[in-house]
Amino acid sequence: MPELPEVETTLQGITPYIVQQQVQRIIIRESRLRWPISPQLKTLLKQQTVLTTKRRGKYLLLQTETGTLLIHLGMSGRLRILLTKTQPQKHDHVDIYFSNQTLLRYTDPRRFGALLFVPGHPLQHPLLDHLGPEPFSTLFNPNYLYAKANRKTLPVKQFIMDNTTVVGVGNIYATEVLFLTKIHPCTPAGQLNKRQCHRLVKTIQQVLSRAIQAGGTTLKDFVNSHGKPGYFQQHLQVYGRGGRPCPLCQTPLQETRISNRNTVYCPVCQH
DNA sequence: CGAGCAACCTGCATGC
DNA sequence: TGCATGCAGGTTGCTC
Repeated sequence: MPELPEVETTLQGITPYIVQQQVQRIIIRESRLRWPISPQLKTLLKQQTVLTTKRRGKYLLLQTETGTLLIHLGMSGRLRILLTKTQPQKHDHVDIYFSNQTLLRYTDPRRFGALLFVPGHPLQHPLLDHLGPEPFSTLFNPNYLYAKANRKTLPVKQFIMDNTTVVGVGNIYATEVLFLTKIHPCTPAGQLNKRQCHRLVKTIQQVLSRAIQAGGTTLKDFVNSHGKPGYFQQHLQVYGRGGRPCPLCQTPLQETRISNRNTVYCPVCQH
């Protein structure tokens, strides 16, 4: 489910319900996530008030007086705001009850996600400290990207999906961005010229912000924190459309695997 | 150091 | 209908 737009949509959805609210009760039904949820999580979080909510890459950060709850949704994770009496279903692993009768529920069939409480400043945590710039920050600019790509031989698709290059570009949006910029996904990163880096920065920002505006992309089952789906999938040009005609030139879209991820591109439009 | 890829899981589509 | 296979939105942490 989640790339950056889905995480951002989730953040915006849950924030009004939990900011300034105190955690009253935590129920952990399944602690075997990406990393086992620490037995101390309950103790550390109970009675804490959520002061602010943030996003760093695809991590959600709920900051309290003493630290930060880091939440990652992995491949299939989801957070919803519910009424307190809602019965848990299969894969509803964690419930956090707040003082205003709100229930924040974490659901994750594949259990690739994570929940951990980090005392103190979370940006120094090993999971966050190596991350590259946010796509909408001024640090992410054409000169930066060009310098970062210098002499690298890995395919540009892998390069822009690398969290140390820029955060938040997953498989769907990387595929789309490369189609829109007409760059072949296998192009060695070091061969990108300045103009292409400029287009990449601009297009990454454009695609991500449009996807956020559309409420994210619903593939199988993504719904936001209120149960509404996203609508960006209607704007997808090539992702999931291998073999079908290119929207620009009608040539059949080709499929390949880059770093074990499915990749769709137009062999004529993308160079 | 970088590159490549196995691993963590369940659900679903497909093919026999 | 049942079973095996392969694939899926992410990221870490091995080995080479």
